[in-house]
Amino acid sequence: VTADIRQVAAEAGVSTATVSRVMSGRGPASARATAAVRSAARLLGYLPNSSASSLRTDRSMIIGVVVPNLANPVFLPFLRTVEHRAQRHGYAVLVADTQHDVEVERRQLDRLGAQRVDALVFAGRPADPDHVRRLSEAGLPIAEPVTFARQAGYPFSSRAASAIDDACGHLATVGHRRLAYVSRGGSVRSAPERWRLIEASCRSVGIEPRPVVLGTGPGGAAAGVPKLAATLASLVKASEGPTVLWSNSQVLAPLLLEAMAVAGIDIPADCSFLTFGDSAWAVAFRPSVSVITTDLDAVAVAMTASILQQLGVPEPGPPVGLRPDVFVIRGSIGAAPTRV
Amino acid sequence: VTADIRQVAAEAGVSTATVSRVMSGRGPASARATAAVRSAARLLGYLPNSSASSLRTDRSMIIGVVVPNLANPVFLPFLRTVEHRAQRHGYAVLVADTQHDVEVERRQLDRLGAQRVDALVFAGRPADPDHVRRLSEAGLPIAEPVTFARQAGYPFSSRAASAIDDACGHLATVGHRRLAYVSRGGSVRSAPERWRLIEASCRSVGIEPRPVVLGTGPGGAAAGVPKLAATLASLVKASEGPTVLWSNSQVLAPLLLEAMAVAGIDIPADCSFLTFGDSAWAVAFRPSVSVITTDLDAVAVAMTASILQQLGVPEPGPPVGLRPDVFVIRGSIGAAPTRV
DNA sequence: TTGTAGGCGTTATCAA
DNA sequence: TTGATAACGCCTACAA
Repeated sequence: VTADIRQVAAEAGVSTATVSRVMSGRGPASARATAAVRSAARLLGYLPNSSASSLRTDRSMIIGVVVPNLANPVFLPFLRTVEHRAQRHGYAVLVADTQHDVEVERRQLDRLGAQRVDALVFAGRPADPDHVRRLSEAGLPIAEPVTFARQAGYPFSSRAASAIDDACGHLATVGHRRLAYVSRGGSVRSAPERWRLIEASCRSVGIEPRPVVLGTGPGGAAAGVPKLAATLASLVKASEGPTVLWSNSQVLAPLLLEAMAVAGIDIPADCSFLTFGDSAWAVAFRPSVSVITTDLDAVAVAMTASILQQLGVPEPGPPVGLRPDVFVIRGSIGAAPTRV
Repeated sequence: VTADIRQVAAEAGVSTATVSRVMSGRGPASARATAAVRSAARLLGYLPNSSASSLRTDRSMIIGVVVPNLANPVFLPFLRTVEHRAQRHGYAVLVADTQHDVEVERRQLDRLGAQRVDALVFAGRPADPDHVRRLSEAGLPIAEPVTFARQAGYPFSSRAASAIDDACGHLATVGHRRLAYVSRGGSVRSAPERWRLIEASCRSVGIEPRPVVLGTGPGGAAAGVPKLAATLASLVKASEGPTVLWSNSQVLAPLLLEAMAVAGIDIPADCSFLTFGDSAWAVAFRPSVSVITTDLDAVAVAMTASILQQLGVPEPGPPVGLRPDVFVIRGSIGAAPTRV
C-alpha cells in the first residue's frame, strides 16, 4: 500500500542509501539531494517502514508501558506522561494491562518482548518481580515505581510514612482512638506496606487500627451499596466502633461515602473520613474529603526521564525530585464523637 | 540478546522452516518435531522477533488507538476494552494522544503509519477527519465513533437526542424556564452537536437555553475556584438568571459543584444541576448528581469487534447493540425556585 | 558526497 | 512432513 525506499530513490533520482541518510538525518547529504528526497517522499507519502528499520538497527523505538489495571484512573496521568515524553523523542508507546494477574502479565511481557521494546515502564508494582528482575539483568532498561523510588533515595516506606504519620498524629490530636482501614480484596495484596505503616503509626499515637477487607466478587462493593451501608452502620455504630474510616483507594472512596450517606452516618460528626488519592471530586464533596496524595505524575516524569537517559536520549533540564506523599486536612476529619 | 530462530532450529535438530511452522501454528509439523521445537524454544527463551515477522508477512499485529486527550478519564474504559479484546487475539495496542491538536494528530498518525499498524481505533472524533478518511480509503481498517455509530444505525444525534429530550422535558415539567449550558473552551469545539441538540430541545419545551463558555487558560477553570464561584453566583442570583446548570463534561462537573458550594448556591433549592458523564462520585455526591450517561464501553466493544472482523479474526457471539444515551434523574434536580 | 551490496530474522514457495 | 532458499524494506560499511 505504501511507497518504499526504492520508489522514493527513483523519484528523487538518487540511491536508496541517500534516501535513508536524508530521512534519518544520519550521515552526509548535499542540500540538493536533501531537497529532492524530501519532495519525493512528500509526493509519494513515504513513511519509512519501522519493522524493517527495527530489524536492521535492533532498535524498535517502542516503549512498553505495563499497567496493573487499566480500569483504575490513577494510572492515567502516568500513562499520559510517559506517552508525551516518549513521543517527543520519537518513541511509540505500547500499553499492556496485566489485570493484576501473574499469568496475564507473563503473556503481556512475552508480547512486549516479541516486539523487542527498547524499554519497559511499570505504572505499578509488577505481579512477578523476579521475572522483571531477570529482564532487567538481561539488559532491558526498566523502570518500576518501588525500585525506582528506592534508587532515587525515596524508598516507598519513607515516601508514604511521613504523610501517614501526619495523618495519624492529627487524628490522635483531635481525639480519635479507634480507626478502620477499609480496602478491597485485590488491593490489599498490592499495597501491604501501607497497612503495616498505618498500623505502626496508629499504635505509636495511641490509636487502635483495624483492617476491614470488603469482599471482592463480580461487581465487587459497587454491586451492594445497601449491604455495604449495613456493614458500615453496624461497624461504626457499635459502642467500641471506629471513629474514623480510612479508605485504601481513590476508587473505593466514593462507594464508602455513598454507603455512609445511605446508612445515615454523618461526616464528620458520627465518623471522620480520609482516603488515599486526591481528585477534583474529593475537593468538591461536602464535607470535602481529606486525602493523602501521591504525586504520581512526578514519579512518571522521573521514571521516563531515567529511561530516556538509558536509551541515550538527551533529556535537558535538571533531574526531577520526587516529593513525598502529603496529608491534606479537609472537612471530612473532625473531632472524635463521644458515643453514648 | 535474545535467541533467534536458527539457534532454536539447531537446538531442536530441525530446520528454521520447521521452527517457524511450529511457532506460528501455520503449516504441517509432526508431533515429534513439534515437541522438539517447543522444548528448545522454552529452553532458550525464544520469542519470535515480530519486526522480522511483520516485515515478511506485512502484518504488524498492532492496533493503534488514538485518544484525543489522555488526561480525560472517559477514554479509559475505551482504551481498556480495546486492549483486552485486542490482546485476546494476539494484537498489541499502540496508544497515541493527540491532545486535541491537528498537528500533533498528524505526527501521531505518521508514527502509527510507520509502524504499519493493522488497524486504527479512534476513541474520540479525529481532529482532521479528511486525513482519516484518506487513510481509510487507502485500505486501513478504521473505527471512529461518529462514523461507526452512523453505520450501526445510531447517528450521534439520535443516540444522544432522546436522552437530551428526556432531560429537557423533565426540567420543564418541574418548572424550569432558563438553563445555562456550561463548557470549557476546548470542549465546545469537540461536541458542537450537543449544544445544538440541547438548544433545540429546550426551545421546544419552553426553556430558554444559554451557553456559558469558561476561559481556557493554563490551569483552566481549576485554577480559579473563587473566580468561578463569583461568576456562577452573579449568573445564578440575577433575577433573570438560569435555574439549572448543565455541565458539558464529567471533568468539569466537580469544579462547578465546588464553586457552587463556595458561592453558597444550594442544590437544588437555588439551582438544579446535571452533567454529561456518570461516575461513582456523581452518585456519592449529596445531593446525588443527575447525569446523561453514554455507554462508551459498549461503543468500544462494538468498534473493536468490527475492526477484528475486518482483520479476519472470528469474533464469536452476536453483534453488540449500541444503547442510546440515558438520562438519569437524581437528587440534584428539583423544582425550579421562585426568585424574589 | 554518493552508490553498491550484504544481511538483520522471519516466512512462503517449492522441491524432495 | 521436511528443508533449502529467496525475498520483505531498510541501514551501513566500504568503495568510488
